[in-house]
Amino acid sequence: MARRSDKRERLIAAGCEVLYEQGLRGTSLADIAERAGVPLGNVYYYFKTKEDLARAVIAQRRLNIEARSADIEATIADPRERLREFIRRAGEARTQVATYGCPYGTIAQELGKTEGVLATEAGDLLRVQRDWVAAQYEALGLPCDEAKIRAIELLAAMQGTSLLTHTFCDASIMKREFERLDRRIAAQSLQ
Amino acid sequence: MARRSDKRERLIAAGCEVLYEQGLRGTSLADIAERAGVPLGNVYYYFKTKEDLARAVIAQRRLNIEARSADIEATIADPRERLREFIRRAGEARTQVATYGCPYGTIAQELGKTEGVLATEAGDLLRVQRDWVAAQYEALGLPCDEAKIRAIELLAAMQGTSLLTHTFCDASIMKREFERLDRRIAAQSLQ
DNA sequence: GTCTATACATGGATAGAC
DNA sequence: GTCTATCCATGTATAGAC
Repeated sequence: MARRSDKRERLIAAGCEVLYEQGLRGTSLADIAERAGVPLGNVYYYFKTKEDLARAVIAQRRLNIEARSADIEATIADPRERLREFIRRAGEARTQVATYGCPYGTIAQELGKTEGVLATEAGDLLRVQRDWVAAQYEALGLPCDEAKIRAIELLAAMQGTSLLTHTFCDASIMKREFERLDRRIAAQSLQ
Repeated sequence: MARRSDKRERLIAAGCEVLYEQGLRGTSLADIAERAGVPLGNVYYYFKTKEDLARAVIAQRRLNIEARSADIEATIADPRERLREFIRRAGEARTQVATYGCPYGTIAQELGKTEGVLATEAGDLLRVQRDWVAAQYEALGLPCDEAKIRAIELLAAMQGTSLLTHTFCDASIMKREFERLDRRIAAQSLQ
């Protein structure tokens, strides 16, 4: 119970990186242990199984997403400006995205194919973003249904752009398209 | 040389299915052999390695894409109507997409992360579609650069929608968004 | 709590009989 | 050309000393 070391945290942080870079099926526990500077056998003191570690990594990613949303909410009052900031921040990762894809979309896609249990939790990474975006559209006066539709439309544009940015290894695609999305939000009339 | 059986074709067809359903890393050669009704050891008579078989599967997918484009070109003369037909046909797969994702986007994403050699060939599945769509926009009078940008914008919307359709296991997302894309193309003025 | 050594399962690939 | 048996590497997981 009383743990003095930070190995668990290091393993999760290393897992975040390596799972993002190589996917779940493409990474061994030895990969993660090595990146974290922890001997392989010791991993099992902190996590019962590989799936367990993956779950912790996904939970951490989710915390990051929620922290970002909370930060935007705390610093920006206007829902429209919040959405623009959301797009702007996501767009900053374009170099990474060109190399490894979107950290949320790629894991949701990989785990959605086969991993029944993890699929839901990985999918939640996109679900919480959809819900947050929809909440901003609602705050702008759209009815609930319509807000949700617009949220999906925006996220789809972001995810699809990330996928092509990754596939074509070209960060300029993401720069251009995210700027377009930003302008669209800024100009959009919401009847 | 003179082969009487169709085992090679059966292996490729089975590979198309299983790789789509489970991803490359999630499928063993035994899975493919079983689906094709071929004993495991016999696979190696037709394909030197697993990567070799994967390459043949990707090449087959590419042929399918090119056949579809050729068919649309042969039956529809107006570039705008060709794009609408392209969207309509892709949208027909929405039930499958809800279960396994886009057959082209998911493989490009998975292989793009780590498989250096296969990554390019999988990426070509999206590249040829981008080029074909761009050619239609050019035929509509757009300059080459602008046509390419519009093509990426359209494919990004399709891919992102497919990803969310898959993640949320909800084919109605794809139905609604693809109809929206179709309407947008139909109405779009191209100055 | 930590780490080495190792058990055990899976899966790619090959040998060699037919 | 076909198929069985098997080799061997990798990777998850555990045993047990410290």
